[in-house]
Amino acid sequence: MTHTPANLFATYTGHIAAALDRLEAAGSLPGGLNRANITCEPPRDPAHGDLSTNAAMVLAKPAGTNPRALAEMLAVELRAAPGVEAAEVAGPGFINLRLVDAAWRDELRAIAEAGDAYGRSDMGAGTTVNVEYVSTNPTGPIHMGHCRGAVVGDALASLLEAAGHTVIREYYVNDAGGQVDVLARSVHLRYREALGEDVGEVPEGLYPGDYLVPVGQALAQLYGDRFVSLPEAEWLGDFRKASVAAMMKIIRHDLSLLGIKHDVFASEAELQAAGKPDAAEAWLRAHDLVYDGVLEAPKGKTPDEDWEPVILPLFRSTKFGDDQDRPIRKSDGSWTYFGADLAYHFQKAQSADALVDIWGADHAGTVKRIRAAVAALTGADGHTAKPFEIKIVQMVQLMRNGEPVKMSKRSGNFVTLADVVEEVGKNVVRFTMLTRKPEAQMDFDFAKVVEASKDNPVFYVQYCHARVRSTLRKGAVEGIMPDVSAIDRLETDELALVKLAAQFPRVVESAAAAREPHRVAFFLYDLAAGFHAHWNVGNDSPGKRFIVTQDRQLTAARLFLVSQIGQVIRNGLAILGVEAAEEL
RNA sequence: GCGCCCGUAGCUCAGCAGGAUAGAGCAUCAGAUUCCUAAUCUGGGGGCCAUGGGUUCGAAUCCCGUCGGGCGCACCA
Repeated sequence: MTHTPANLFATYTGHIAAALDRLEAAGSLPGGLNRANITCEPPRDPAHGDLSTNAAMVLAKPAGTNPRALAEMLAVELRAAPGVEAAEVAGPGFINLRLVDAAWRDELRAIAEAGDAYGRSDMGAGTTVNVEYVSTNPTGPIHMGHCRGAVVGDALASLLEAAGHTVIREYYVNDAGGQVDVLARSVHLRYREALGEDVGEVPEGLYPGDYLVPVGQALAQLYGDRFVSLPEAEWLGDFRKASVAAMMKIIRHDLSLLGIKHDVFASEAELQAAGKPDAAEAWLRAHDLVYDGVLEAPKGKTPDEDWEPVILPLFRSTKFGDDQDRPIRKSDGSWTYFGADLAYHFQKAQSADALVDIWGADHAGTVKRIRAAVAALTGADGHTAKPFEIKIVQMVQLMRNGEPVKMSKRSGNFVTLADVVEEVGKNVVRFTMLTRKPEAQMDFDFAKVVEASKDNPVFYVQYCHARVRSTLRKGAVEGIMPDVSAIDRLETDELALVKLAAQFPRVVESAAAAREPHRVAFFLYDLAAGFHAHWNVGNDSPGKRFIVTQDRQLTAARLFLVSQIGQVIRNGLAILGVEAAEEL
């Protein structure tokens, strides 16, 4: 296991706990109080100090005292904690701590010692999390509607790794359903076309996309004309397999453009061939969680006229909070999507300590049933159910000239991920998707994004890193290298940058716990802003520039600071999967 | 009709598991480059945090209602 550096905020949370222990031992505070809501955070206004705790306000009521009085007692204890220069009670009962400069110099050293590992945490304790994301149907290239889930899932996976989890990145390939028949027929058409037949317009109901042309050509090369006039049953199976393989190749390529690589591609067809859904059904029937029953009529606004009650095997998802029980097989005996999906999630649950699924909002309606299934399958017989979270990523509304674009693979009308990445680059796409919380809808106007890509905040952060590198290059030209032994020369305004950077480990932990990678992106933006601001101080005051050739020792100290700011930017960008630029 | 998500500056969005005077970018106005990259910085204007109640020391944040927007409500995937 890699060495995880100490986290300053965790350290002081510990000091606060110790101070409370001493108050308890002295009889000034009742024992057994719930400390779960105590925080140790930087105050919003830096003038208030370096760290702030709400401990007195949280504990005052259960302790039967008032917040200010408790805060005063606690402040006395905290003044004795290492590195604390001042502890003041403020407002309704906050305790603001100011640390000695030496504490921040220590943190600066800690960044350098940890290097690429700075910000990593052992919070996850090595537990395995399976993150399933993308999982688009293998019927064509990835389009922009799927891009957001792909980026968010990938960044979340990296974030969880940084927070000390072992992560499995998984893609569920829906290669068993009826849409693959449609795909295979569409490819068969292209196959006949490749053999010289004039197929005319692609008929309604088949995929019209050009990306199927080469697939048909390849099959023509492989098979010659032997499947041209044979009945569908003779070729459908082979064509399904070949088409899915071709589509997955395209999809993997599209994902690679974004730097996304999955560890596991789980095939629905293989899952079914291995009898997993049958086993799940048998087990669920044995536990009276599947029964043969009548499906309720659809509840939509327009009730279907040709609705007929049928008896199907139903999973008792209502026992777990769903609105109605859900069929796991169709009337022809084949598996519903849900029937196979439940077996898939059960299988996946064996591979990890916790599961996270990233889904598009269009599938939000099925969250309850699959949650119910995982709870049923993993939580029975006295086991506690496997932790399972579904993160819903809201739709990206594609716009063109201010008009919404209706996208579908059937119509062939869609903006592909590859087009966008080619136009604005992987870094812009990724950062754009990561600078908003995933559960809010967003519009994505292709033209606007291309036009505004120069204003993208990703460049602001990358420029910060580029400035760091150019400063170090310039220093090297002057023959001055970063030197840790000189950092006593750093002054308060320079240590302020360390204070900013020192929040990174805390940001990683809280972002991982909340499964919100976008917090890392916003932190990097703030850190870059601090750096840019300090840089410009040097415009008015040449003595504040990082490189002051008359004072080589001071310059060495400042270059050390600069290089560590670059380190933190780099570590953060690595989590987001965005490249740190050497120059812009 | 039901379920889930969202509503914060003119626009795009943050707001760190309830904290102190609600913040950025874009746009707008006024400034800063003989200087390590101005793809930057400094300052101004701009807010009933959709709305009405509730919970408590304290609410943009939690609960309930209303309004507005999105997604879904199949034996599809």
